[in-house]
Amino acid sequence: MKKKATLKEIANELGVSISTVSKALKGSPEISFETTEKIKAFAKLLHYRPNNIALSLKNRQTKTIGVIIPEIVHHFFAEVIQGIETYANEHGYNVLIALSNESFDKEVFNIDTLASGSIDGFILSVSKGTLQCQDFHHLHETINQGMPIVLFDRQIPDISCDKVIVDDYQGSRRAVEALLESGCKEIALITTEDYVDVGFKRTQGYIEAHIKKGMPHKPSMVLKVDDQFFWEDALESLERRIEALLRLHPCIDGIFGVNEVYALTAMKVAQKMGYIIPKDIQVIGFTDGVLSKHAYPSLTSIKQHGKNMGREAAQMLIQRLESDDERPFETKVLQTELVERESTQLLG
Amino acid sequence: MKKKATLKEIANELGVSISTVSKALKGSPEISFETTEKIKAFAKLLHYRPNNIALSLKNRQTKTIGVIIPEIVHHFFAEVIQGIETYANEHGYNVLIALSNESFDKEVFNIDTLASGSIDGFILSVSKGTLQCQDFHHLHETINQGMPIVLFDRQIPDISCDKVIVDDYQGSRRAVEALLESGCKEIALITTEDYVDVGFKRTQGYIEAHIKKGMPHKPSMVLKVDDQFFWEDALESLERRIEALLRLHPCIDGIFGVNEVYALTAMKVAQKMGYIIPKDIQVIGFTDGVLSKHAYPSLTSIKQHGKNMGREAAQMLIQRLESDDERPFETKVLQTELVERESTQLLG
DNA sequence: CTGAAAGCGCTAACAA
DNA sequence: TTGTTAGCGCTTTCAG
Repeated sequence: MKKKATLKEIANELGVSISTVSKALKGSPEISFETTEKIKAFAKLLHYRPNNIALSLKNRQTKTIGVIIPEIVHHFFAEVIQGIETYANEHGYNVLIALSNESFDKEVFNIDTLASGSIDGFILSVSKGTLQCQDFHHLHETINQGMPIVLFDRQIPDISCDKVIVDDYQGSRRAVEALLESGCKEIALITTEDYVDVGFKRTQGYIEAHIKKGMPHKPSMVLKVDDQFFWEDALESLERRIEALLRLHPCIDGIFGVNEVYALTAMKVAQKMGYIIPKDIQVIGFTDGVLSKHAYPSLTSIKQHGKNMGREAAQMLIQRLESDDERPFETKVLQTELVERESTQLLG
Repeated sequence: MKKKATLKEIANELGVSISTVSKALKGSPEISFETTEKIKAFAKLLHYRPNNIALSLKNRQTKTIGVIIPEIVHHFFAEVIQGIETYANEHGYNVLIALSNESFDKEVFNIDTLASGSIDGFILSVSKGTLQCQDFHHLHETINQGMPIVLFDRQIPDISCDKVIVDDYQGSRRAVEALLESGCKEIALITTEDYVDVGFKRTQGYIEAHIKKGMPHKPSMVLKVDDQFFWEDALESLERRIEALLRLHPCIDGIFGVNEVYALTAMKVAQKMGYIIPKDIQVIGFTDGVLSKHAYPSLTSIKQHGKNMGREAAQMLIQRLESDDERPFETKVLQTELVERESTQLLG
């Protein structure tokens, strides 16, 4: 590897001082036209590129914000990132992304690395690992150290920072109510274990919807899936469990999956078993992403507006970054939207 | 925003020198047990965190590698990133991701920002914007500046760096041959405009397969789609064009889509028109991702082994980073694999 | 065992 | 118009 050119080198070669070079390179009127030209030409020759790192050392800010997400394959996270990027770029900030892969250790590692100089603040969604071990010291440290954090999507208790979340509870209630209103009598729920906050809230919404409509809900129609559905054979096991559920309750005429994959898999299994969607069984998912759109039949779902979430998060962070007064921390709750597609006949 | 604690502050408060603090904090035997303990305790109190930025200024390396991808919603890119991460982490490197959103300007901006101090080298897949304007100055500059780049997936000519690509040509030929062998007579191709390198190569493979099997291929059965299929209504227009194609050629009994979305959309349209997959029409896609797996029927496809690609890329980059001798640049060509699912009956 | 000083690349206040 | 100098946070000789 060649080494990078520096101001010093240019200065030495040209027999001028470092500051002259610095000024010339940024077109300061202090420097004569001739010198400026000469320096610029030489710098180009050497492929000089200023070292921002040195700059941020001086400025004590980097104008970049760090985003840590649990998993990159989720369309939802991708959307959030787009939202963050758009807002951040508009406001002169760059965005750097790192992955925790749902692992606590990796989350800690990434935060440590980025927190120490590379960025001005974080936007993050905690990993499942962190949720499980309930260890939030890294977040507290970061905040104490004076680096603001905005949490999105997955929430954790007792942490003093801004948050932006989606109204999982009402979104889920809305979905189930729609199903009930369109005539479903027996709605299965496919959800996560309760330690995943959003799964828990969506489960609550399912239950509440039943209560509100005066319908009984059978716990045996709730399937709680443990985690990591996308890792290899986990998908098969999910399929088997759904199939078992459908066999156990042939009366099922509606399915609500708390995420795309759950809903989609359920739909697929049902189709394989001979059910016609949406005639025999109507299906709704949560998190509106590519899968829903491209499914056949396409999947009705509760859209989370990931981009908005990203925008909001970025806005909250940048605001905090650029003001000195310590405003109290806020929690923004975003509403969801029911996007109707082919897997339901809600108005039927 | 609170300001961050520094060695200097700790030193001042404790009435010792900066270097003592530095040494104590990293457990140097030079410092007495007592002092070390005292300093460590105080540092913790202040939530001290070393500033890596200052460190990399000294070391002139950051131990992190930058990845720039055109688009985050693609499962393939996500897989590549996982591959990169795994290998990089195993070798003591951190990974930072930035998005170009298929835009030339954003690609240039990101490269400039990261190249100037934040990272040691790049792994990147060029944006469509860059491919279109054919302006590669930013890459050349980066390389000249002494920062190694590994290009993956999308290729560009005349650039001196390591590359890792997938054998698009033979993968595509393989897919079409399989279709022909299983009895298809009229295979439609849904591909991109030719300026996208991989689209072009896959189109070539399609043609070659026909030639090799002594089958005629009709240019009218090739649908070249322009770009950005995932941006909102572009999907609808894609659907319309596929429908038109199928109506124009009722004889079509096989479809090869050069990416997941093309293949999937084709399958969906065909199903809507009453065709039974795979009985009436067999479908194969390229790039094996989540969509293929979750589709109904699930989609047979040419798997690209994104993780391997990531691993290879990371390996090439790190090797170059850690050796001084200038080895000639390599291009690794990865083979694809045909993953058979429900949308074909290749052995029928 | 502890400290002073130099230096990483850069900027900016100040001097010449 | 140009140069000198100090300093951003840190490590690392080298002295004390």
